[in-house]
Parts: sequence; C-alpha cells; structure tokens
Amino acid sequence: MKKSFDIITPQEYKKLEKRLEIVYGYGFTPFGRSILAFTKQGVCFLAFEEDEEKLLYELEKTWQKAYLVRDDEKVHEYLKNIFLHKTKVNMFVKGTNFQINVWRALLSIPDAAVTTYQDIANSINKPKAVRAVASAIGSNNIAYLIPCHRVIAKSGAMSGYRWGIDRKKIILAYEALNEIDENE
DNA sequence: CTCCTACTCCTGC
DNA sequence: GCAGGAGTAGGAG
Repeated sequence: MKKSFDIITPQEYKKLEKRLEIVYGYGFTPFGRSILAFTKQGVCFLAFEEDEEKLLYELEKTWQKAYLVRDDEKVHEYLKNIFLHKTKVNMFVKGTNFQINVWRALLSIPDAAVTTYQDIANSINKPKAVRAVASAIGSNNIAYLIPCHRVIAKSGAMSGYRWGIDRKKIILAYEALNEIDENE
C-alpha cells in the first residue's frame, strides 16, 4: 500500500531557479468538479470546487513558481485512473518534515476506515501535537489521494474539511459503499 | 516575535 | 446538548 511520494521542501522550492512545469486541467469526479495538476514526478494538486476560477487561484497560490500548461485530456486520463480504475498514482508534494510525516500517516489509513486527529498524533509519536496535526492535515493539497477525509474528531463529529464538510461525508459514504460491494 | 489553526478537555449552564 | 476558555505544537510572515 506504498504510494510513491516525491517531496520538495518549501526552502528547496524557494531556491528553484528554473520554473517548474505543471500540467493542469479540470474534470468531473464522483465528488464534483475538480482541478488536477501534475509534474513529471506525479500529481501535485487535486481539489474540489465548482468555480474554476477559484480552483485555478488555489493552484497558483500553492505553486507560485510554476509554469502552467493546460491539458484537459491528460487530466481526464488521470481522473479516470484515480476514480474509475482506482489506480495508484505517484505524487509530488511540497511540505515541511512535520507535514510530510502527517501525510504519510494518512496514507497508511486503510480504505474506508476512519481515524481521529488524536490517533494520527499518537502514530507520529507526538500525542500532544493534535492541533498541529489538524493544521497539517488541513494544508494537504492533494484531495482524496491523501485521504484527509478519513480523519474526524475524537467526539465523532465530522469536524472540518477544506473542500466542505458535506463533501467529506459524501466521500466517506462512497468509500463505505464500495467496501460493501467488494465484500459481496 | 505574533497570530492563526480541519483539536481536545474542562466547566457551567 | 452548547458556549467559552485554556493548553498546546507547528507554520507563516
């Protein structure tokens, strides 16, 4: 269940002289309209939102040095692989050590399972850093592939989701249904 | 340094 | 049940 994960730190990214080439595009997913972007190394951005301008703005904010090339066709292939064929794809992320540790912990949550912010904090040996864990989860730029939707509050409340609580509920319900299908 | 946060716990309605 | 306060660690500027 290892997904490969190329990492760049914010410092390294700042020092980049050559502009990073990023291919992006829009497409539909089971969870609504989305933007997906990728580099040679893998998917570097995936977000849900109906408004394309907002999506593009978020992408630009995250990868400010990038040279963006639009290619909806390639993006549709990616979306099909991810949401239809459930293929594992490579990812390329920018983050601090702490964020990377948190995101790795998210990747080890089994499909359709749910965990809590406290559990994630425990699993990276920082049981007191619950709040920091939550903010690291909230800064994840690759929706769905890094399954931040599987983390809820200890109280059982859905808590927050960058792309809307309702969407979090829908994704969890969808995963639960798929699980039932596979067990039949 | 200051301010913020997708948390959690405790208290007092 | 809900509201407010404190503790808390990390990130951004």
